[in-house]
Amino acid sequence: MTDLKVRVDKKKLERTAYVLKCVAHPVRISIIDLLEQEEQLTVSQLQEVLEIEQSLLSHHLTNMRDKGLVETRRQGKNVFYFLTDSSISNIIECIKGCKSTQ
Amino acid sequence: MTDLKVRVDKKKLERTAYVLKCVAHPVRISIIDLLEQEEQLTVSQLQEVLEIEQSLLSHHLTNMRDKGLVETRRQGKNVFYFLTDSSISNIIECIKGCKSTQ
DNA sequence: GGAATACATGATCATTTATTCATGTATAAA
DNA sequence: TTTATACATGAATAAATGATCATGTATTCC
Repeated sequence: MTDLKVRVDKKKLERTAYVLKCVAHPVRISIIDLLEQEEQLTVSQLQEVLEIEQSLLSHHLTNMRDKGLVETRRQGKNVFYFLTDSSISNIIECIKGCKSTQ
Repeated sequence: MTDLKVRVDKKKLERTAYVLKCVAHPVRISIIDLLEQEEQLTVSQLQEVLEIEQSLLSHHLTNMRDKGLVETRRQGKNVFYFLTDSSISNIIECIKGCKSTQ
């Protein structure tokens, strides 16, 4: 017990929580799931599947972008969103397999 | 594009977000990390390592318990906390390994 | 250049979450 | 049976997050 300690330093801990918090929303999890299937999608395409208001979706996407979860590429009128790191989707697999979510 | 859809049903999506939200906090991530090292720990033991107020820690633990992340076992004056499913720590590994958190 | 399409942003309000403080309860020990 | 220890709970407040609405900007097409 004596030398028990948290094995993650404070900065990393905070960053991890910060990113996790962003993942922790039904809409944003859905976006990750969709971008895992499609590589890149426009806002309109996402909107069509998710059936939420354009501005709300845009806020979610901006949020995810700020946290580094997704990146964008403009092509004409469209903006494509794609996952920065596809390994993010492991989280979802991970959670889905967890007792707590069954 | 036509038959693109979210591969997780709404209920599961919400449950997943709910649990993830609980994980997404520096203190609670720390608790998970500690319980991965020690199997079971009392509130006092956790408090000693985490150096936070007893009542705050208790609130966090109750929160985690409500979401099914931890369970408890009383032994005399002490209450031991332990992870319901140790695979929860995969999530943290997962996030820690992600570009977004580096 | 002006309209239309695709997306972003900012303000506002409601809700949720985090922290603190004071107090309550269970067990054990004197 | 009082006292101490270990932990939980509730109320209050502060801060973060989520949703909506109105408006702004970039690009294309006419």
